[in-house]
Amino acid sequence: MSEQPSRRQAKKQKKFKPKARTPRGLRDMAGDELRLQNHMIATIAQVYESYGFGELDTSAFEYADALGKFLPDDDRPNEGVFSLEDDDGQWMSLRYDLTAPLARYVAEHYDRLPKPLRRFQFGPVWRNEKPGPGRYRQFMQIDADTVGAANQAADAEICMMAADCMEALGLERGDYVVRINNRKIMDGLLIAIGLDPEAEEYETTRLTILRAMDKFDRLGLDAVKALLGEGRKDESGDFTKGAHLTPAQIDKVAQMVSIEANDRSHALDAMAELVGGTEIGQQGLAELRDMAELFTTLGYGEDRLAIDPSIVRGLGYYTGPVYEIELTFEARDETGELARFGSVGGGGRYDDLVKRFKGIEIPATGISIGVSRLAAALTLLGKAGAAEPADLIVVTVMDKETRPELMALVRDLRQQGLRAELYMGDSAMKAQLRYADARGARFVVIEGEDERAAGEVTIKDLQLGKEKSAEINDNAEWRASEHAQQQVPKGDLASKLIELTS
RNA sequence: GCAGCCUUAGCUCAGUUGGUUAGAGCGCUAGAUUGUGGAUCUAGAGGUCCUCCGUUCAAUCCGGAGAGGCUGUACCA
Repeated sequence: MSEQPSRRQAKKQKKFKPKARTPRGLRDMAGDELRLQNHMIATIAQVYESYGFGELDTSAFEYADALGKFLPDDDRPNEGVFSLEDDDGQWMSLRYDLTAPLARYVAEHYDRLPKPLRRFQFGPVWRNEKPGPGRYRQFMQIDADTVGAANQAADAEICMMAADCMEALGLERGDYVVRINNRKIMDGLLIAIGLDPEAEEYETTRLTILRAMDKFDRLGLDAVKALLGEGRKDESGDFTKGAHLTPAQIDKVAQMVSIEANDRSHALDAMAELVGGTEIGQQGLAELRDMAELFTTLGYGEDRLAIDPSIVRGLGYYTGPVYEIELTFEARDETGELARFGSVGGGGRYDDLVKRFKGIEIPATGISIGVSRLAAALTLLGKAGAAEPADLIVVTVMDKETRPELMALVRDLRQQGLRAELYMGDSAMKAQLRYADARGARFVVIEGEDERAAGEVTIKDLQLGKEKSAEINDNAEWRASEHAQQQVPKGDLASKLIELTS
């Protein structure tokens, strides 16, 4: 280093203040938003519990090999996951969903668990990918799974429970729909159009086709056709390569995604024609028919549970029925933009997941609901009715020597069932009022010299005062006004507050 | 991941043809108006001008690289 540090160096040495900010794609949650999230979790958990599911909590970290990766064509292995190396050299990763930890848990404790196992779990999951508006790298999921049941009653039950959850949260019938498909039908379709499952490039082609079908909802039929053929160029000029199917093959796949989903039996018939006589396709159809029959028997209509051949639901590990919960209403957000919410959760049957650990096939089916997006939707719908906490009472401190007595006063208020706190700062009266206002307090209790001499306290109603102040422009008038307050004998404070609160 | 645009105070933004001490509004903190949230007045705090490297006597400004943000797209277990 030179004798005379440059200005840049001098500047650099001056301060080393860290910048206070949340990491990219992560966020803090407080107040109404947090209360809503807790309320939603409690509501959904109650539905899950009423179906007999029992709660499980697992660690945020899992060994990386236990989480595994499920996309065979993934050209970026191990991306999307937060990982770190433990001091024993083993790699651990933050869970990216709650299903992989469940598979590990089942495999680890298989012998002592009741089968079928019905467990629900909620908690944050982490994904190391590009965040976007309303899309974070940590978010809350709440899952329910049945492990060890191979029949379609287990799948059907989960779909019906998903519908029940939406209504428990206050959504009206028609504001949501659970769309259901079956992986086996799609595999049957691919065989029916002449693809060879033994061919080397089959997996890649299959994924490309499934991805294309998945986009039907968002991009429409023409885009799907382009993606099935040569590929598609989007508005930014970016090119997505296609599946290179023949026009005849494209036509069949297009027919499949275009099937109207309004009527379950018609949808099933139309699907049956397209999968032809393929064994796997027939199997998938039979499974869907079983489910549809249960829906009808139990009175779950087409408006709540629909068969939809364009549902693909991820690509990794699903082996049978797949389903997605979709919000069907539109609403305007703060900026007046039309917001569509689309999928808020989904799931399906994954019969191979535990096999990775145990070597034996253990059938499983389950659902995952994303709490954050649902919360945003409920807020815009005005259905975010999480219970408000009780009215807050802030007791101000006029003379610091009286603090012990005032603490006893707020303790007495609390013992009477009121929500009360003593101002814990050291600032003057005005700041204490501002504090109460910022906290959203309903009442302020003041005991100054005058009151103490009279054995009284002043109760100030901040809500009332705010309404009054709207009509006052002049400062003198403001000062002369009563400030929406009253004086009561100190002994009557609790009962008076209870009276005012109710 | 790819493409385009962007980055100066907590927020919204000025500004410097490269030159001593970088500004406004709002917000925040405190004081005044008898001991009361609004209004008014006064004062104050708050800045690595995104980061690093280079060019220069001198860089917030010019050049290069990188990071972060926004939008679209891809991926989404």
